[in-house]
Formats: sequence, C-alpha cells, structure tokens
Amino acid sequence: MPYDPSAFPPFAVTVDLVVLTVRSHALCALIVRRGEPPHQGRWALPGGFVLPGEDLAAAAARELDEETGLRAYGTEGSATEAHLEQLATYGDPQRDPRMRVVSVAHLVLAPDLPTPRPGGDAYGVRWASVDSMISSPGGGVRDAERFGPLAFDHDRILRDGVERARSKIEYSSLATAFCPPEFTVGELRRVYEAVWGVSLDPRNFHRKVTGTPGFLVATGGSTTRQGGRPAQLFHAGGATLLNPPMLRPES
Amino acid sequence: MPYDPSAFPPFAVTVDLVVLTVRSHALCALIVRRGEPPHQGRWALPGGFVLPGEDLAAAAARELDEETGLRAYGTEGSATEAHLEQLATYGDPQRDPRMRVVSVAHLVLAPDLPTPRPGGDAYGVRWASVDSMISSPGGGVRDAERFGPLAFDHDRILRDGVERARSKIEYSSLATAFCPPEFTVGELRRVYEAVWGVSLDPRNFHRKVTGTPGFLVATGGSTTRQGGRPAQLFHAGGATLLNPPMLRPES
DNA sequence: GGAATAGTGTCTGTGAGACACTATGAG
DNA sequence: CTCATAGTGTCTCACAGACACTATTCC
Repeated sequence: MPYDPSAFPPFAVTVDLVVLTVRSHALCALIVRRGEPPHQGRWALPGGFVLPGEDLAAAAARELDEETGLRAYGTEGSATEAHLEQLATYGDPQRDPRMRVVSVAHLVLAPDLPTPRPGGDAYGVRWASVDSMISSPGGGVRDAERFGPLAFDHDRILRDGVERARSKIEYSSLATAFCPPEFTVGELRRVYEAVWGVSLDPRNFHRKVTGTPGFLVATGGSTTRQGGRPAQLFHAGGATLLNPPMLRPES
Repeated sequence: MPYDPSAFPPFAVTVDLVVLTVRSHALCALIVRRGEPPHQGRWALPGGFVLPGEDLAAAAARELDEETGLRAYGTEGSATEAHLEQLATYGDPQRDPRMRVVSVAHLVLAPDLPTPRPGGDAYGVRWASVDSMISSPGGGVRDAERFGPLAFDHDRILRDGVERARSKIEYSSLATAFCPPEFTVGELRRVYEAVWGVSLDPRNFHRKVTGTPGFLVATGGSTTRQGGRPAQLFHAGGATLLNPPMLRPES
C-alpha cells in the first residue's frame, strides 16, 4: 500500500444520478441534454464534480437539488422526500475522452414530479421512459421518440440503476418511495407493474401487501381519485425489509 | 455539469479489498498490518492506488495477486479462481488524514488457501476471523485474539462486505466460490453455516441444494475426507441465480 | 342500470422445516 | 459392534397464484 501523499495519480471524481420515477404507467428517468462537447447535443444522466471537502452522498444530493429541487435522504427520509443510495462506481480509463474520470453513480427514487426546472448549464432536462432509452428484454423499441444511446457509459449506468430498482422493490419497502406521502394499494400496485413491466392480480396483491407486517399503515382516510369504490389511504410503515418479500412473476 | 478538463478538484483513487474465505468453520478475512503512518501497526484491509490507465476491477485484481497470488475473475472464473465484484465506494473527506482519498472497495470470495505470502510493503498479512474484528449481532467477542478496530474506515467496509456476502449466497450460487473445485454437499453446507453463523439441517439442506436446477453437477467421484459414509463430489453448475433461493433462517 | 375499482373468501400446488429412517464408511 | 456422515421419505404449515364473489362509488 504505497501511500505517498505528494505523488499520486490524479483523478477527477464525479457523481452521476439515475433518478427514477413512475409517470403514466411507465418507469421514467431524468436526463439532461449536453450543452458542450464531448457528446454535445446527446442526452446524458445528470451529474457533476464532487467538491473538495464534500462527501459523495452530499455531492449527489446537491446535484439532485440543483437539477430538480428535490431533497434526498439516504436512509429514512420523510415521505415527501426522495430515496438516495449509492449505486456503483465506473472508472474505465476511456470512459471520458478528455481525462481520467471516476464516477460514483447514485440511484434516486422519487414520486411523480412536475417537469423539472432546468438549472445549471444543461440546456434541457426532462423525464424519458426507460424503454425509450434502453431496449428492454422482449419489449424493445416503441413507436415513440428515442433518447438513446446516452452519452459516455450512461446507458450502462442507467441499466444498472433500473435493475437495482427492480430487484430492490422485491425484498424492501422501497416501492413506496415512488408514491406520494399517502397512497392507495392500487397506486402501489401500479408502481410495481410499471417498474417490473408486468401485470399483477389486484386481489392477491392487495391481500399480500396489507398482510406484510410493517409495510403499510392505514391513515384512516380514503380517496376515489382512481375512480370506482373509494380506497383506503396508507403511508409507508416502518419496515424497510419485507418479510415475506414481494416476488417478481416468472423469475 | 461544468466539466473543465484543466481545473478539477484533485483526488486520489484507491481500491480496498475485502477478501473472504472459510477456514475451520469460521468466516475469515485477509488483513495486513500497516508498516507506516497513519495507523502504523494497526491492521487494515489490503489495497492500493489505482494506476493511470488501469480499470478499477483490474486494479483490484492486481492488488489481490500482489498480496495473495490469487487470480480473480469478475464474472465467471474457472472453479479454482476467486470471485471478484465491486462492493461500494467510500469517500468521506476525513477518511484519510493526509489527503482526499476515494476508495472503491471490492469483494473477493476465495476457497481456503494457505497463509498468504507477504508481499508489497505491508510487513504482515494473515487471515483473521470476521468475529475477531467486528462484533457480530448476538455473538460478539470471543476469547481469542482481536484485530480490530481496523485502520481508517475499514471496519465499516469489512462489515459491508460481509453483509453483501451473507445476502448474496442466499439467491446466487456464490457459496461455491468458497469451495475447492470439487466439493461435497456437506462441505457446501458448512460454508453456509460459517458465513451465516447458524446450523442448518443436513437432510433438508441436501434435498434443497441438489434439487435446485443448475446449482450442482455431480462429477461421478466420491470422497470420504469428512469421515462417515462416502459423499458424492460436485462442481458448480452453470446457474448463477438460484431458483428457489436458499433462505437464511429466522430472517 | 353499467362500468370501474376495492376488498374478501376459498381452493390448490409448491416448498420449507421437522424429523424418522436407511446407507456406508472408519475404528 | 459404535460412531459419524450421507442420503431418502413423509408429514405439516405457510404462502403464492387462480378466481368467484361482494362492496361502493360515478356515470
């Protein structure tokens, strides 16, 4: 371990963000259009340099706030705030043509938000469905506009983030991070359906999700915003690990 | 995303290794004694600088080879080689008192090995049981020698690596990475017992593990090295994801 | 009334865990 | 023989998935 404080290979360290939400039955990610080379005009994940003296998670939260105005909490944010966790680190020597950049990607799960206000030097920022950027297995390209391939290795980072979200909602209560503070069982089910890209039986889903201890807590209120019979409102319970877990069909 | 190739905050990037194996019914990790300040004389995880032009995984594999002579393969190594995967990245500004160091930790799972040959500038390298370094829940300190707390934030990194290994052997075939190329069901069971710190029913374990498709392939041979009735020898099958998964008791 | 969503009851198959029992070696 | 480990059979309980049925709103 030849630490030498004065002679070390110089690196730039950045954070990149995979910000996911569910909009109109589709899993969507936040992307920005690059205003300068390389990859000028291409879409990319939001991100930026880690500042001296700034922790990695703090840098990710700051970039998130700058791009979307969202506040993030790493572990147990109150229900209106987004979930943030570290995803993985990407350090291929060739991933940025200008210099050696190591990027610590973070995953953010947020409830549906208005189209974000542009900020920083990216001259476009928007939501795009994950399917319009990465080809999903069996699904593939839709008729709609396409935004891929993303700049740098961001396709890969996005895929890894989506796969992490898909597997984490199986055994944790993270799916509630996609929901507003109060939500119905049907809304939670539509989150699972959008993230996994499947259809779930509403009756079995209801029985299962209300039977898992600590997952959901009834607020007493009810809503009819989905049409039909009024549904109970819930907020996320204290449990973070689900037992038994939700199982993805035909896994 | 204000990329400016010439003016960026300077960082040092290192890799740290959580190398795990199972020795005499205990989960053990590789540690080195630090030969220089800070934390001189304390035990630490092996690791070192990422070289210019070197990928992160390549740096981890190089450090592993330098410390132990082990070859690592990230995805599908042949059975004698170790499994290597990225764990997480640690970038607290205060984690190294000398400079800003971001460390990309990697997890290595290896079969039992002879005590490694010392190499590099660490003047001691050895296996130590995980319990002798981090207090396990309910278990705690044993009568034996203790090696913690480790230098820097390595206690935290070690805990994260152990937790990753404990959860990954549930739903993947990674437990075979702790075994020699050919192994018996009983040896595989002792891996699970050591990593999880539990006792498993040998009969149910046998039925379950041989019934999971793609997990184990019989070689035709048998051995009596554990005493008792000769046991069939197996090697790892092609499956990487177990379906159904192995379940940790009282989770 | 019909359409839509919420929520309950019930059956069936699968698999986990408990544990009796048999098999085959070493000493 | 005894002891140790390997391996099989069988029972029970829990839960996932299929699906009939009822409940409550809006039109």
